[in-house]
Amino acid sequence: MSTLQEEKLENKNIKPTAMRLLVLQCLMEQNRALSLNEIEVLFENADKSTIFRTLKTFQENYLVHRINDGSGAIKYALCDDDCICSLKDNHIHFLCTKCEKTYCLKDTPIATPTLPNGFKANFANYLIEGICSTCT
Amino acid sequence: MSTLQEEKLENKNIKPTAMRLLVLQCLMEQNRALSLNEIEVLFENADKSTIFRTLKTFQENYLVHRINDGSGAIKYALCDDDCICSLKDNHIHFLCTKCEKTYCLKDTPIATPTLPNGFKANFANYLIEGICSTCT
DNA sequence: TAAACTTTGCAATGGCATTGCACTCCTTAA
DNA sequence: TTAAGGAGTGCAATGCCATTGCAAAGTTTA
Ligand SMILES: [Mn+2]
Ligand SMILES: [Mn+2]
Ligand SMILES: [Zn+2]
Ligand SMILES: [Zn+2]
Repeated sequence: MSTLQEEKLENKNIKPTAMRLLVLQCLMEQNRALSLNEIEVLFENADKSTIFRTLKTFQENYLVHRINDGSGAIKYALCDDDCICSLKDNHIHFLCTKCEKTYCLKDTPIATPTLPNGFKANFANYLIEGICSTCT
Repeated sequence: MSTLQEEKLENKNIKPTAMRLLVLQCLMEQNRALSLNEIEVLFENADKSTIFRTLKTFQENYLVHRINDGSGAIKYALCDDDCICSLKDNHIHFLCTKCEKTYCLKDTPIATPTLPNGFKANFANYLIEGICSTCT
């Protein structure tokens, strides 16, 4: 009998430690991208570098993706089960300038534009800033 | 008789000091977005905080726009003459992961997607990473 | 010419990501 | 069962970059 978190970790070949289960649970509960700081505050007792390395492990195993939303701190959000963080897994991210929360808009696919001659795309980061639905 | 740089500064209501003329010239010669560090190295003798404040003044007067390309350092690029840095002045930026140079793709407009209900866009930052035409 | 304002240079400060190192915990093989 | 090796964690430091306080230098204005 294993929890949902344990299953998710095993599916991505990550050994389930106490810390990892907690961080994963935290990311699952909040339905948005979280910064290292936000996660640290939610635990209070845990060490920041441990959380950092936890998130690094998650990222290396395609459990989370990093989002640079220009807020100064990198945000982390859960990947879909079948995500391999390739160009086609990319999606738009939305930063609310009022509540500072960042959301994955997974249902809003990125239109990949035609680039000038000789330019080749490997990764896209499409960030939109504005006001989110709860802050309207 | 005034130089091109002086004209540009006056058009944006920026008093043309020696430093400002130099930084502007530098941005005009390099046809791409530059970081504070890159500009500082090009001058060698000038002080970093002075360049920082110069760029801040430029930005406040819509002479340059800031670009967060995820490289860790903010890049600065010249605006078009009629730019007021609004949503429709936004354009795609391209970071070459080989030469680390960032380019404005002003001819590649950003398609603004339809956002979920209640979300309102005020600013967009569409960054594409890949290989540029000279590094191919 | 002197006061007022602007620009510049230098030296902090502060935030965040990242890492070295030692300690603890867990797994494994004799 | 136990000792050795490896993985995970906590703490303290480091490094990079943006930003600011303050005083000196330069410029404008009355
Ligand atoms: Mn996302
Ligand atoms: Mn640009
Ligand atoms: Zn909001
Ligand atoms: Zn290149």
